[in-house]
Amino acid sequence: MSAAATTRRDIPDASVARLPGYLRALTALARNDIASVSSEELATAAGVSSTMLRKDLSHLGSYGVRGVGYDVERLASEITTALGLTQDWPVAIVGMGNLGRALAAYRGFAERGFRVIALLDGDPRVVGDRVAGDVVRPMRDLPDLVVDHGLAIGVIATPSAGAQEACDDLVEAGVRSVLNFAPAVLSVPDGVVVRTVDLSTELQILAFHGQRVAAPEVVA
Amino acid sequence: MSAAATTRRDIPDASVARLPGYLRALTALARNDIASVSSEELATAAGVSSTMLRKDLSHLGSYGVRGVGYDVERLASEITTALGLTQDWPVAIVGMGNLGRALAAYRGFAERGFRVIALLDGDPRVVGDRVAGDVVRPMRDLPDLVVDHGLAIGVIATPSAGAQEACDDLVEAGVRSVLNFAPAVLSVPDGVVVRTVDLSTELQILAFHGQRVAAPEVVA
DNA sequence: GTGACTTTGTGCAGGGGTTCACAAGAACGT
DNA sequence: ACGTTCTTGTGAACCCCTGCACAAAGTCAC
Repeated sequence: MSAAATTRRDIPDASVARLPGYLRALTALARNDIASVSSEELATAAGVSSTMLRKDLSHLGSYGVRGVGYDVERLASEITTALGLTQDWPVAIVGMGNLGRALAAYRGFAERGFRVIALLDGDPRVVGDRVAGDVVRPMRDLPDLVVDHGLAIGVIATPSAGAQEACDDLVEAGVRSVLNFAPAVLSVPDGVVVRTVDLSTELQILAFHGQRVAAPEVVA
Repeated sequence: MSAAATTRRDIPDASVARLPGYLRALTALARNDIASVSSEELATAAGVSSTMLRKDLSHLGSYGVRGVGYDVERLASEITTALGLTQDWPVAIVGMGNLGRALAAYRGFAERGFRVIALLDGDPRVVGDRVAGDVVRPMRDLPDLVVDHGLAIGVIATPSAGAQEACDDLVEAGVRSVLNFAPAVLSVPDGVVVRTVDLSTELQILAFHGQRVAAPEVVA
């Protein structure tokens, strides 16, 4: 049982990044009791081209029926499996500033199998506070969370100055997936995956495109 | 003065997306009174390869000195200009739920020239509330904000059900750059740029990579 | 002034991802 | 049973991006 029960491994990164979008669109269809969907319709709902959708799905296997389309439930199930969402993923949020508190109060996690099992902060003055009904815990609780509760994903919502330290604590405790909201470059050992989401970066990219339209210019 | 005073237009998207990172690293260097930096050092600080950094910068022009490196202040200034950050960018946040309130309280915007000039919500029961010292305004105020205050960027922090409507209101008022935090695909006319940041999507991508290491497998 | 050294800027090759075009396969009407 | 129609799955072309290798250009020591 080494390579049999596993999902396919050769899915391109760009494709993986789009699968959640497809899953979301499929879930919406299922809520409206729609049983079957064509690649064209699903692609429109997910905001991509139908060719790209089909190529992405082909990496998972052939789950469509030619001339008909895709079974909504079936395809949702396949994508769920491919993404590894059949199991629950325990999540811890580090850093109880404005953003951390907002994330702690956000209800959207549980919908998709992500369970926030702990809120932490490195500042002793914050530890013990109640946030969204939970008590804020100290960083030294991390190893136990990994061992006892299978903590797998850490969300960093600290100021950028403390992000690397928080990341190091997570990694040392055994967490191998990190979602970083601090505007900082985190260095981690091989095998640890970090995704950084930075508000300022996004706004600056928008500013670049904004000035392009603000100063229109013809080619010749 | 049509094509002269404008910055270069042929910067690849992938390159533009990295410029904010370079700018952040340069700002940190300037804070430490470092006047000059090599591509190798700056690349490390920004988490990219030195070759890629130099290629990215070459799209802006030749602002380095061979054998020496880059002048920190000068390069920061050039990137600032290229991104269009010499001017202030008025921002409005739509949707005063948990995330919207956290964004409103976030202090990181002003640091980089983004000024939050209004908080809005479509729900009359929320309009008039005080959030982070500002009064929440109704959506119908949008056109005036664009005309009177040059509102250019809209941040959508509504539930996904209301995201498209909020987006339509923004676009109709004249906003052409949108940062969307709702898990939804927004359709907009040509000339409007939307960037979507979705927590669930990010977590699901991490889950995919997490299961890869959870079920290790050798090639042969 | 000259040679050794350092670092930038870039032509070129390689790879990954997207799009195109079309073959393969399934349902349906007659 | 057969042709028409529809839709998926995929080989191939194309394009953008990244990494390599190296020439160009500057500094420094003497």
